[in-house]
Amino acid sequence: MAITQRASDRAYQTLRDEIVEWELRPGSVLGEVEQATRLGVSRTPLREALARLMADGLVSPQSGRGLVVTDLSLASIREIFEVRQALEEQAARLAAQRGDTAVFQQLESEFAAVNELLEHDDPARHAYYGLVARLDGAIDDAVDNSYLAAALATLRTHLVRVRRLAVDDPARLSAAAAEHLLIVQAIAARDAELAAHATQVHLHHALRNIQKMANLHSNLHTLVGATGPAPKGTL
Amino acid sequence: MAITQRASDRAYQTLRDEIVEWELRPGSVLGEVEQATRLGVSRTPLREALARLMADGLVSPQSGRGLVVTDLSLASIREIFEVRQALEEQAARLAAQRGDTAVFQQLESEFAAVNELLEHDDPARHAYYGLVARLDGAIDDAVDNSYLAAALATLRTHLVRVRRLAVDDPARLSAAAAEHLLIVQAIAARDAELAAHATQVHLHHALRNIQKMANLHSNLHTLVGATGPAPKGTL
DNA sequence: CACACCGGTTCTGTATACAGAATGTGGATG
DNA sequence: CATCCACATTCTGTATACAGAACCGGTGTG
Repeated sequence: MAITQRASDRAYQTLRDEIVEWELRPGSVLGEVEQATRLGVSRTPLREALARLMADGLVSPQSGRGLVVTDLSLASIREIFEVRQALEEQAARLAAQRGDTAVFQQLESEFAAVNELLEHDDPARHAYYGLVARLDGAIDDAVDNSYLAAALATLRTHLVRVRRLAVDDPARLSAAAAEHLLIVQAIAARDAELAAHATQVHLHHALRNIQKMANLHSNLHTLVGATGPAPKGTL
Repeated sequence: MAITQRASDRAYQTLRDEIVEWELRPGSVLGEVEQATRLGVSRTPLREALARLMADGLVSPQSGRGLVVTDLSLASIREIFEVRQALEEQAARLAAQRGDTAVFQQLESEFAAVNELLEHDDPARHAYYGLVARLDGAIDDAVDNSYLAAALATLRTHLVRVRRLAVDDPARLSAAAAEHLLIVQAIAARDAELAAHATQVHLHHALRNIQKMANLHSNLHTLVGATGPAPKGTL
């Protein structure tokens, strides 16, 4: 809760949110002067923001001049999930070994009662995703590994982008909650291997659901390329 | 092979090398004007370089004003290896599934003959580490996952820093080469699970060797805190 | 003698000005 | 009519100037 946020931070967060929320679509060219005037900052802090976005992998340098918003194809989603499998399995395993049992028992009861959350007609599912975010935070705290936490943080940014692309249906959310419940139970019971395996199961289903929805839309091209400014990228 | 490198790139690479090579020691305060004048660039590109170093986790903001070179304690080395176990196991597994067999058979023969490399009295072991780097590159190419490659790249930066801290003894290098040989053989044979397990074995021994050497030096504090400008960090 | 306040100094954060390079367009020529 | 060259526009990369804030020293007072 910074009292006065720096202009570069504001520019970074704004651009990051706009990219993650698909307001800036893949292939959009981010000119420095253009974005600087739009966001009301000078070019210097804006360049710093763009550098951070590049480090996150949300924008990438176009041939020669200009940065463009990174593409997010089904293939890159698969790539993200391959990293996610590795990191979240390790995180779950370590959390089971090191976590505070009480914290995860509390989360366990909340995930057991998650159907009440899902019944409330909250189109964005804020309550549910908030609970998942608290689970992620609890795992990060339990693992106590800044390198792992940093890698997971950048990964989660991309995952929010994926989530905004393919909204989960209620049936999937209910199933996902059950999978999360098993993960939390395993961590609370300090069963590292079960936690690792349950995480793999969850990620398997999550990716399969995304691929299924992509097939429903024939392909992601039509889904994400429907409207908006001309995407000059490969997507 | 950029024809003309940008000043920010030169500043970044120089600072990164100096940190990795322990010329800039943990706790060193990096003032903007000081480093800018020293490297012969203006503050603007230097700030960009510092931002990238921060994203890499090589420097971190000190309380309020100033950036300091990140600490590298035995605990943080263990953290790095926890991430490395997750990412390199996954990389080895995927490389075994997707790799070009011929490429890894070639590397296999080179690792089988690695003792000749180690006999040459090259104190820095450039030939050996070059071979390992080529193995890493071959795995990256085979995996064909930009997110995983990016995560491994930042991790390897920290690992070079660790390597410069604790020079491997010949016995360890010979053993490590044998472990690498098994990994390459497994990938060439498309045995994903063996490649994953062999990677775990290698990382286990590598970390144990570092911990053993750290104990020999009583603790890392005395090892890295022996000379140089006053480290104001916790190390 | 200790603590607090105040001034000076230095640093970060931001804006702007300038130079070099690349791109795109228009016209001229084959 | 197509192609190539030249010019102009625009953008990135860099330097520098300026403002606000934080730290350090000294000094005064309790």
